[in-house]
Amino acid sequence: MSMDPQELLSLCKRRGFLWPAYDIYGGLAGLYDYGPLGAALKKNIEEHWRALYVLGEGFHEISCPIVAPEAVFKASGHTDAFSDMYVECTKCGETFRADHLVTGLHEAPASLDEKQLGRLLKENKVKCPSCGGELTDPKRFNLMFRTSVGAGKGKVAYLRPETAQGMFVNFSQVYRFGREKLPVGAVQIGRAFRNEISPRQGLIRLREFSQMEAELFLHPDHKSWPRYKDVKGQVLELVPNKGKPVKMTLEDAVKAKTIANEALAYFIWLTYKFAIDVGLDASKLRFRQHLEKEMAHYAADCWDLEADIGYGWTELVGIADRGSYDVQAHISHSGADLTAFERFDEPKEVEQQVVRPNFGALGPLFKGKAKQVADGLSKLHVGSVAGKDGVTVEVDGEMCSVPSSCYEVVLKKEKVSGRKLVPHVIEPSYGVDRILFSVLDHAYTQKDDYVTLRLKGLVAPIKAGVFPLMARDGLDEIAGAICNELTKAGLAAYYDDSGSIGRRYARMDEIGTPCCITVDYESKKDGKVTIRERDTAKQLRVEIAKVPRAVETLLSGGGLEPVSALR
RNA sequence: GCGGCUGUAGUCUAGCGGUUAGGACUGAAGCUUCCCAAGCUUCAAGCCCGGGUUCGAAUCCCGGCAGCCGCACCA
Repeated sequence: MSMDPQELLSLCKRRGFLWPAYDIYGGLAGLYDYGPLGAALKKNIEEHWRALYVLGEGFHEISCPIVAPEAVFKASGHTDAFSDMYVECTKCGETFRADHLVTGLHEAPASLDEKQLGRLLKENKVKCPSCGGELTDPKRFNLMFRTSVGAGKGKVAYLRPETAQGMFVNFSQVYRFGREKLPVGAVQIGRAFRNEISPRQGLIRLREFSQMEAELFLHPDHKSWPRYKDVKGQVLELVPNKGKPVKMTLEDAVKAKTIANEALAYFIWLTYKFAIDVGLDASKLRFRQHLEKEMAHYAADCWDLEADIGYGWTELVGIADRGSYDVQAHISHSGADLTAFERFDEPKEVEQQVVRPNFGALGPLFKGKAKQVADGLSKLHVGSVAGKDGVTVEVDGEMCSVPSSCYEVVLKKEKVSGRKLVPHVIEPSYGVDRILFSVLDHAYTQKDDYVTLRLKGLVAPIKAGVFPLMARDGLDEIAGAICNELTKAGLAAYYDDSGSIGRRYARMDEIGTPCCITVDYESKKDGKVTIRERDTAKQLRVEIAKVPRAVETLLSGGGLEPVSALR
């Protein structure tokens, strides 16, 4: 536990990072507005993520709709949550699947709605299996927001509960765009929605939130990434689901099977780099492997980046090897061919024995059904035909006896130049709002009553404060001009001439502005201004013309030393 | 969703059936050659919403909403 989250939330509200949404109407739990500083911070975090994944790793960024038809979530398994109805014991509080309690009392419990289930439970006087207490009426958990598209009854649709599905369903497009090579990656930054039962803890559990997700599609036998070799010697602290926390290199972790494969290891590393870059405190971060029971049944491996913040250890990022589950699910449900083609080094001649129907004999015998019988014959294994006088083939539920004169077993030669394969997926999934809140939490420092947000230059919403020591005698004009120059250089600057100079510094410190520029009476004589570094309160005189470069230098880290070396 | 606690300016808070609802910080305007929330003057801003009890409610009761803490949930 690092600090009281309420204090941080107060600051956020006071200074324009965050506001409870729709506050004048009493608000709505689980929704927050980002104020100007919060929106800027969020943008900076997202921008850096984009720089790493899109520019750095060559992932393809796409942007899919938030509303999606029901079929998508039937395939993904998300609608399964709707069929789960729960009852709670009024005495001991334990919860049970309602359909499980009526097994044996009804032929198809899963088909019942909550009223029918409730009646069935009452009629049969079903009590709590563990303590015998009274049960509540069945309730369904509905974690997706449901809506309908179009007029009248419309078509059932949902707000996406994650951005990932948009990338899975677009695999073929992304694959083709990437010139039909594996691995290929897609990313998406966007909003997702979950109708949480009880959202709490500020930005940690929202009903509408932002995700940055990447889907890396890989060859199932080659789960690596080109840059793995550059980072494999890096050491990370890992909390595996078996044994004690360990400090080891990525290479050792993969060799020891602590991390399932090289690609997963690489993106764990990239996640760590991202976290440090945006200013999270390394001593308050850990990678925790999902427990066996926590992991989805199809997942080969899954690691969470957790941060220690005021609420305790909190999941910020999940990095999972999802195998072929998602893509395969969409293949099965949609019938689309979401496969990659693996070309063999040399085309192979494949010889195969197949059953070939003899239409000359089938036609007169089966007339209109001949085609269907032939199809059935083609599907038979050679082994089930060999040495028999005839076989039976099912046509429209009817068994037809087919004499051996109607088919023959032949050797078929085929040239095969490759094979289709369903890609495996490694999914790094980042919760933007949680990351943003953790960045603030880790940046928050307090000395007596003086609060400083030690935000890194990369993410700070405002890069520099610019003040005239006095708002007169032309100092204000010089300061205004400097402010303009900074803005022109793409650096968000904030002009302030109200109150004492100390108060103005304090204002900037509290919102994490990395440096301040002060114009004083000397400036008019020597053309220099004071640049002050937030975290040390140290100052340096620099020429006005060099201010934008000085600020840039300071933002890139390393303090005032490199600034004084500027020429 | 259940149970407990809570709700007063932007923030923190005083109030305990009758107050012009008080303060601190912040904010705004101004004075002050002002480099670390200095000082002074002036100003702005509040009882979560809706019912009820009462001559009278920020205060008591009920409902809603929101927040916190536990339980459950977190696909």
